[in-house]
Amino acid sequence: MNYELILNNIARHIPLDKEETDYFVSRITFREFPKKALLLKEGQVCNLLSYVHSGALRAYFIDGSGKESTIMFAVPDWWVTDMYCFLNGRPAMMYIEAIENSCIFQIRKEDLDELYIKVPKFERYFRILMQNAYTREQLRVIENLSLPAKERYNNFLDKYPHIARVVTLKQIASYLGITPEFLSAIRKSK
Amino acid sequence: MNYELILNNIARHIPLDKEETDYFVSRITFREFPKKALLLKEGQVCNLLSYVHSGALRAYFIDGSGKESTIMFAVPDWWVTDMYCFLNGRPAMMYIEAIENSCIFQIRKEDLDELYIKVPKFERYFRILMQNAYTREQLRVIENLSLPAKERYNNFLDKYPHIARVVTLKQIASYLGITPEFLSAIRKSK
DNA sequence: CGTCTATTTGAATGTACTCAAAAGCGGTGG
DNA sequence: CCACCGCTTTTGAGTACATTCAAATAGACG
Repeated sequence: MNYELILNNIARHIPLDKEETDYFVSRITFREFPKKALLLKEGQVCNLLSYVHSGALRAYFIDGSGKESTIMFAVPDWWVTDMYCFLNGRPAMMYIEAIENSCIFQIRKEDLDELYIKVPKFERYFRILMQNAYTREQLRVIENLSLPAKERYNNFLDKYPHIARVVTLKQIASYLGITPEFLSAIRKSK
Repeated sequence: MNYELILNNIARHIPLDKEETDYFVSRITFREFPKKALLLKEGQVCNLLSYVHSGALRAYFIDGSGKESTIMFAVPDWWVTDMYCFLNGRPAMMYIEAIENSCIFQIRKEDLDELYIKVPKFERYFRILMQNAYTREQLRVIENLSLPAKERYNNFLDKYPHIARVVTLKQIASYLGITPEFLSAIRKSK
């Protein structure tokens, strides 16, 4: 198994010695998911935090009326889970699917909690991750509130060009909170 | 000074001994802000993280066309800052104002960074805070994407009844991402 | 090649905005 | 204590942004 990517990610934030590294590696498991596979389904227990080594995932939510909203795309070197349910031991509210064949590392909640105790440095690592996730979501809220769909689409293309290449327009539309038909109209008007 | 509220908040997540408590207390400063005072202005350096002991704050953003979007309201026992700029040492993108006479504790970024080193338990404390902030923002994104304004307004009233009592309708509208006129229409139609 | 899904097109509709103005409300000074 | 000022909230008409529904077209995959 190739741990280079994930260990480098960690090394950018905290230094780990050999023993700590080994312990961490012993707590994560590797899985491959073919395109279209579901990693998580609404209602399931969500006790896994996933790291994308390669491929791409999409987290989405289906509301009462059946409308799908994309919460996030996860590309290589990203962590993803239904964080609220993962942290609070609640049944998942969201779906997570592979939008490409994907190689994923996963850690279980109980192992993560133990990791915090055995190697407290990981508190810092995940604090930083959570800070980044928080500020990213906040920026997205601001964008959603203050920009019309067309500019949100342009921003999306600028910010995530690699994702835009991989996903369908329908999925982008559901990330932006508009219908595929309207996104199509936006694209035509450019 | 009355540190009970803030120390209790911390105690709910991590245990501190006397020495650690004293050190923390020595790093925070107390300030009062009268209603309408600005704690932070766009463009200013944002090197303070604020905790609301009493009163209420509002963080907002003004876009290119002059439109104001409320990012968050902070009521007693909440932490608030322009997190992105605080963490990255960038000039502030947002404004933070007191919407009531408010008592605030503040910690400077450098002191916080030192606190993490001297009392690593605070890594855990702020990790948990950041997790909660992240999942809250994510929930808000989902709501904004999937619900019409009327339901977002009802949710807001349910979730933050105490805030709804304190702020103007204009401020609520700007939190929901709609115009005051439209919020007024929504209210009439109830 | 045929089937399934993604994307586009267009018409009709609904949701939310702009602008202008009136009404309500709170504070302040005479 | 009243009159006035400034700001919030409401109202209404006209408009723009975004959706729904139905159907045509284009692409992807077995």
